[in-house]
Amino acid sequence: MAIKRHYNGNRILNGTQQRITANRELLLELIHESPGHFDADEIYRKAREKHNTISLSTVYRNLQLFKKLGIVEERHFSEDHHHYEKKQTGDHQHFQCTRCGTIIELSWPLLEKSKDTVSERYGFQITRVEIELTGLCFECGKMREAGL
Amino acid sequence: MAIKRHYNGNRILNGTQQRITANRELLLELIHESPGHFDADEIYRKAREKHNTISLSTVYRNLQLFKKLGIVEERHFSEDHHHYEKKQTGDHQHFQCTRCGTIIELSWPLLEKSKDTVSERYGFQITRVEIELTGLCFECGKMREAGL
DNA sequence: ATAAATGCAAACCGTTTGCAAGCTC
DNA sequence: GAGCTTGCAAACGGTTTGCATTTAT
Repeated sequence: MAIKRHYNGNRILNGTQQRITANRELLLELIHESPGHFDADEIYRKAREKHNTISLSTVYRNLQLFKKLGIVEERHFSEDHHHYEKKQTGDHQHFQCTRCGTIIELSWPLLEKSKDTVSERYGFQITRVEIELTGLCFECGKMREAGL
Repeated sequence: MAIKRHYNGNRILNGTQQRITANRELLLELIHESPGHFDADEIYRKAREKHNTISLSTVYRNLQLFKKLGIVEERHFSEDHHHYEKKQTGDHQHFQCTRCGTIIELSWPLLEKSKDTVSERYGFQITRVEIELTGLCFECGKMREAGL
């Protein structure tokens, strides 16, 4: 019942034996549609809506595969389950509001300059910088001031 | 068999009904002895060495309590279980080596200036900044160069 | 005496895994 | 046919919880 497809000529990773299946195509599509972070269950639920036979273990197995292939990254926030996001090109900075929970991506000023200083000072080779800000967003700040 | 003590006058939190017990005193002591991050099991094992009747659930329950009281904070690294650390006064920055796993605390240059810029630009009230660097530490960088 | 704290074992829940069946090439 | 992929159900492992007992006030 799954759509029959012609999969050759389109391997996920050159030189490996991984195949592009309908499940994988769907998962990749859902991941690319996801604006920010997502978790396994979210992807699973969305996948079920479109392709009602996929199983949760397939989602997990493929997320692991995608992680290994560098397509997604695992991130660890305050909750008790894994979160993923599309692999960022390099550094990554966001702000999370403690009141409404919104996550806003941003760019950290003076990042390159600070990185250089740290590399030099400590002798590190820095491959990735994660900056996570916490506080009140503009709207919630206003609400707070208004006593709401 | 646990040491009998006079616990009054030393409440964890004034005005609550929480009691200071031998278990709690021991746990707090172990936490304050811990240099950096720790997890529940680590604390449990250390506690067992000194006070051989404490149970893992007591450790968990107290870590939750300490979290609520603001004594420790939960942090989420790449592993699958919770990590804790003593509550930091404010911001927190560290570097983790992808090769040897060492975590090195550091201070991020131009932090205040960058924070001010972000606050202004986005209208955020920033209460906490977490910066997590990943890469190779000095020693591992050397090893890498040497082809080891 | 009363309410909080504890140990134990069982429950929980997100994630992983073994296995047999189904696909892709 | 060989080997990768999948669904299912069972296993796993860290964390939480119910309950009867102990302890602090």
